[in-house]
Amino acid sequence: MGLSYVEENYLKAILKLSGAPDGIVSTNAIAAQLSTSAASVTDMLKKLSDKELIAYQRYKGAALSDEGQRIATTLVRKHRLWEVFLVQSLGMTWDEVHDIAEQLEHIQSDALIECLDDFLGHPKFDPHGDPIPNAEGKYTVRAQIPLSKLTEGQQGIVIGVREDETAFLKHLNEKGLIPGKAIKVLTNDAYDNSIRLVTEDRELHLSGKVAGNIMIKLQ
Amino acid sequence: MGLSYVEENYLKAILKLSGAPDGIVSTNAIAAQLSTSAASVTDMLKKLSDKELIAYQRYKGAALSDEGQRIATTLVRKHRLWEVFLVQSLGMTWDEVHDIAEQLEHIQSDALIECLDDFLGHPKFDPHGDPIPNAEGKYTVRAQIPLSKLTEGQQGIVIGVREDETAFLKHLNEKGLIPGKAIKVLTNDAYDNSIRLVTEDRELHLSGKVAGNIMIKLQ
DNA sequence: GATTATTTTTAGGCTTGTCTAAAATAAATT
DNA sequence: AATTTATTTTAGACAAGCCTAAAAATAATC
Repeated sequence: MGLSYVEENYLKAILKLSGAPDGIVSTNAIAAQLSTSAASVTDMLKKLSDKELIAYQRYKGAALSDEGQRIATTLVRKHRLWEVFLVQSLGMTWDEVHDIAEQLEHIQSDALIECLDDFLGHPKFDPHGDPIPNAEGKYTVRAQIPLSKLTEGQQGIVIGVREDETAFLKHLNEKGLIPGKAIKVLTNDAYDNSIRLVTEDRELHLSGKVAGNIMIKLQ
Repeated sequence: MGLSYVEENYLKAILKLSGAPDGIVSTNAIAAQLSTSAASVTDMLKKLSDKELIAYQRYKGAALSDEGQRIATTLVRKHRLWEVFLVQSLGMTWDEVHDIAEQLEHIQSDALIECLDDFLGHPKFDPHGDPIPNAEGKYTVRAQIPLSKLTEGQQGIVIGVREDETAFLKHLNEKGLIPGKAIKVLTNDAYDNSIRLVTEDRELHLSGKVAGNIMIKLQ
């Protein structure tokens, strides 16, 4: 009945990559996302297609079916709820929770996840600022803009990051740029989008690349 | 480096079965415990022996090495801490948490388990009354006696069960025999050890088999 | 002590998920 | 349009963990 750990990870990867309007994802994109070979991906796409979790045509890529989308969204919900728990209840830092949540999201128990959601008070966003789907798969989108788009004098609050890689989060932690932090832009270099900004306790200089990955809610 | 889910389950099974003074466990006993075939067990015993997690001789059974014992005890620690969390924090019932903890115990993160232990306030016993090993593998033994050994007029507190099977726990739940419950024995049948007892809110009759699986702290 | 019964191991095979190398298809370039 | 390049699939193989059936070792019984 249930899916394997590996099958679940494929569905989650396809959901993450399905940005195009038709939601079609290429074999190579999935292989890169999961650090595996294109041949392995082809094998799994056939299997997921047999189970009607994706629509798949040889050489044409794959897209999630309604059921595949539902399962993948549930995984995202579980992942983000666990992240809230790890940070909010256990006091872990946002840069160390991703890999643990990656394991916890595969725990099989509907009752568990609903009890956890109750315990946490039905949070709408995870510690990285990403929205948490509810039990029906719906979620709130929050008005946010990359830091690199802000201009001189604009103020806002850090609400999350675009890519939650551990190394990157650690880097931000060291600079004190954690969710909830208020910032004000001093300069935005027109050439490379590097940013100078101030927070309550320091002044920072960020490369355009880093600034592009930090999401801000304007104030 | 780390062990697989399956390897971990074998170590835990061997620890659970290693009651004899030499700690030697037979192939068939492990097969029964894990509901698998003796042939599969033999394969795995060779593998665990190569990794020096058990001492194993053909036809002679297996015993945990120091390292094997350490790993298995850590699994027990994780399992029982998660059970405390599920019951105490999430409000689940003691009969529904075993299967979930069986999954959670395999989550790989030393930091996580220490944070969880802190969060829970370093509990010494799980919801079934079993002791929780500390980070060094030591645990408190609690003076306890099976209900079937109590005689007329003796009083005590339910502190746990010997076998934590879901069906059995559900049965006890229905009778209100949960940990912390005070009981007083009315009669203990000399022939079959069936017990009549009273709690604050009712009178119960238990078979010798059921009574032998309920552990009591005398008062 | 010889024979039967039980336990354990070996042999061979299956499934899942992975890989590399080669073949097939699609896309891009001239 | 023909050819080159990139992508994707097929073919064949491997490791982990499981199985059944048969053989080997140990234990129990006569």
